[in-house]
Amino acid sequence: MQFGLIFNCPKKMNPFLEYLNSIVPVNEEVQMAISNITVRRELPENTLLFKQGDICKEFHYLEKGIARVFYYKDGKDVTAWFSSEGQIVSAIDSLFTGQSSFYNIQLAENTVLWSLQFDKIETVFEAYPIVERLGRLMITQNYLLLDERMKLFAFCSAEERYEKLLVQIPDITQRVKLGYVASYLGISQEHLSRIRSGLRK
Amino acid sequence: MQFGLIFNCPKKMNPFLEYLNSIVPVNEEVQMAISNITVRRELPENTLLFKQGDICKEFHYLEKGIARVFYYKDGKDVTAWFSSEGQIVSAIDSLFTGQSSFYNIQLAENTVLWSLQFDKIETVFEAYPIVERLGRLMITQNYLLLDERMKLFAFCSAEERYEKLLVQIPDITQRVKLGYVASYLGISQEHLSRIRSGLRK
DNA sequence: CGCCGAGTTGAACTGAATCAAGAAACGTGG
DNA sequence: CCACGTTTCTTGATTCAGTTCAACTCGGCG
Repeated sequence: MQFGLIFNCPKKMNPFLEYLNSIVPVNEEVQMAISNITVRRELPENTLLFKQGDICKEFHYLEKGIARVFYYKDGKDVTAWFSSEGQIVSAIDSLFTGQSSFYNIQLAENTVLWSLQFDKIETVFEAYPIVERLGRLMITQNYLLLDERMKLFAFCSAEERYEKLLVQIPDITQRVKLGYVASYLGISQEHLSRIRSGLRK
Repeated sequence: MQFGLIFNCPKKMNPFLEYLNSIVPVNEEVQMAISNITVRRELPENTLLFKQGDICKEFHYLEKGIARVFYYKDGKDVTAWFSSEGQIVSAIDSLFTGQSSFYNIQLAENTVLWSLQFDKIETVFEAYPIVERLGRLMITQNYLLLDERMKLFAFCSAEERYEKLLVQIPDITQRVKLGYVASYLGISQEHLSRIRSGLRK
């Protein structure tokens, strides 16, 4: 116990580097190179981190808080994705193509995040091939998440989709508005409300 | 005209290399390395290229024909993806994770394809970082395709989804059974049949 | 010719959307 | 600290897209 305290207290690692390391272990030198192009930021609820139509040149690791990726469909706000603590968020359609993005990103809580400029990481890609691999594995991970979500739509009823979301982010309905959750699930807010009142019994 | 014939006939480039080059131009040496681990195959209609539960270690470029990625949901055959000429097909969930796959792959026509063993390409990744980038861009391309499909489900009615599929593969209903197309669109065969008879008028 | 698989059509049913109204929660100024 | 307006959530009634089950048609083929 005492030892635990001694070892844990003084050095607080950049949690974004920890995240990267969990994907591909990288050596000290590369860690330094990445650390140098990483910025920690604390941002308040409702910050619009990224706006539709812009070209996205950075991605973010969430240390704390929750981000919502959304777009407008016939003027209505539709949620495409939630990212919470320990996850990455970005306008990935733009980031990896250089085209303007379809998505907005909004912070749904006071948030602590680590941002990484993509044009700077490109230079690290050149210098350290291992980082190229990191990019490949990151996009792969995102692909698999999207694949899961696709299967969920193909397979499951609205109620099942809601239940699976609750497994991922149990307190989601306390953290973001119900309408945002509903559009993420692909259903109307009224229907989600009814599902919830059904589950309560 | 005469010149066209003269130049086109004798040298037929590996079209899979052309495809790779369109993603990232690679030099002769790397082309050779890839060419050495690529196999051309002609396979008949209904070949089961890959079976659910197996671990997928290769991917395929389709020179001719059409492949169908599918799974079983409550014993019923459900199409997850169609790939046709000029596209890649693989059990991508397994290929990039090493886990067993959820998907089957079936050839819906007599098909010419170029197959590439993934464990062999890994060694090329080590030797040539550019190929690592190729992998990253390929998975990125697939991510964006899946993103499109996801949007289609979130956005569009069954009829709109069918119309957009017809833009991609206009003769799809002549090439595969109607039920396969229906499950890809996430609707019943009967409903697709009704949509089609509606469009005819 | 008769069968068989694929596609179509009809009728009843269901999950979920929409529209409309009411209840709760929330924030702000007095 | 309460009264008010605003926003969010719930509930009810109606409508609609799409499903299911069952019967029928059509074309190919042994």
